[in-house]
Amino acid sequence: MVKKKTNTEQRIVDAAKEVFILKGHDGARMQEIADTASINKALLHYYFRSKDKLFERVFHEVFSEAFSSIAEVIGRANTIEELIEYFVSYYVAMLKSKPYLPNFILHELNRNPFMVVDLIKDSGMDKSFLIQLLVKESNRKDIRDFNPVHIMVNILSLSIFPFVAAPIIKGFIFDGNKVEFDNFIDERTQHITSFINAAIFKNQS
Amino acid sequence: MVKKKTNTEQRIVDAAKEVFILKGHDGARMQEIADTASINKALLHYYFRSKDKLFERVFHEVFSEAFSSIAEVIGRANTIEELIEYFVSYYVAMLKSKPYLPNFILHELNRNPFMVVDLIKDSGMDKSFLIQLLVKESNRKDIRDFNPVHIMVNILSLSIFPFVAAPIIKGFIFDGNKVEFDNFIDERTQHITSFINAAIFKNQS
DNA sequence: AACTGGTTTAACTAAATAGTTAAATTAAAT
DNA sequence: ATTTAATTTAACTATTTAGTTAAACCAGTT
Repeated sequence: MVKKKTNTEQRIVDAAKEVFILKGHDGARMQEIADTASINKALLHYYFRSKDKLFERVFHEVFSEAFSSIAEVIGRANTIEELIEYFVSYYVAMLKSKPYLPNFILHELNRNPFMVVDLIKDSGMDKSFLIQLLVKESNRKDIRDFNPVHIMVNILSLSIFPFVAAPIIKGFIFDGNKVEFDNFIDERTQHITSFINAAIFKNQS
Repeated sequence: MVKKKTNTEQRIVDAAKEVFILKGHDGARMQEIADTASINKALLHYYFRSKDKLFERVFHEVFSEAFSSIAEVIGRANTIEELIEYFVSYYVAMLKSKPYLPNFILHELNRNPFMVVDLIKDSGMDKSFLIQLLVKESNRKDIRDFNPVHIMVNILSLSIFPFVAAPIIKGFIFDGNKVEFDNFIDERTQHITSFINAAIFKNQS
């Protein structure tokens, strides 16, 4: 055979991703991962020596789905308007296609906070650039006097939280109506940007 | 003896709460719960027949910590200003003393979405009252034209998300400095209310 | 044809873990 | 003093699960 390797290996990682996301690290079973990948447990351990090694691989892949492009997206911003627009539109669009990301990462954040924070620090996100931009922009005359750190946390909260709490919003607010919920998510980018802009800019009528 | 029961029973529930919150349902061990409560496993099963029964009890207690008073708090609001102020100040203060609540409930929300949503529906939170208030208020001339559902989700997001992502904010933004983080949380109520007010009210300079 | 490495089969080990059991102990209530 | 219920001790069962092993199989490669 030779070089089905890449194929099978990725099939295992994909299956593991599916199961780990659904059941969490502790709830996931190696047998279920093997079944999902349509292979046997022996081969699973042939590729990944242990559950932890496999989980680590999965986590790194999922993590980079969430953080790989964000540094670059943020780096393009020259004004706070651009920062808000780029950040929100990128994140909401990304989470719309990968809604499992926040819960998976937040769950691991509980199990292993330092590891996750270290990964974020290594992700290339330039904190000082961000702070610098926000501080500079907060001196503009047309902008209200808010603490830039709170503004940053607000942008994150408004973009990410609806996905974290999706089942509640869908179930409680929209009575389980998927169409209405999807519609709500579709409106979200536009709403957040105008909501934040209304908050931070003076004299907008 | 007679009626140390209440005592021991609550000690078990408290220990279980601690362990379940730290390790999650699947990561928690009955032995560790027994150790934490300073009793033995036999007694643990004497009080609670199974892990699931114990977890259910813990979850209901934790859940009502989060949702028991909120209906009443919201019910007192006559205007959107009051709604924002009451809701944010209540929630941020509560989460400051019980920062584990969101992650615990959100984790169970993944394992068991319908159960959690049903509990919320039964919690006495009056959705139609809320909608009614928000819709009525959104007709005010001094208020910008936003979809009330988004406003409600924004209030929730801004209040709750910082606690969900606390390790990231503390670790990444504040470089692990606990004092700065606590200070950030202390500013939060005030910031959120003025941020939201700035967003929804017209002509505020 | 012999070799190689991916793959299967199937039985196995070792450890962890939820839950059980039964007998002994303790201390309060009658 | 006897009874009763809470509690401990300690050994036990049954099950689940991660991980192993060894032999056989299969399909390209040399």
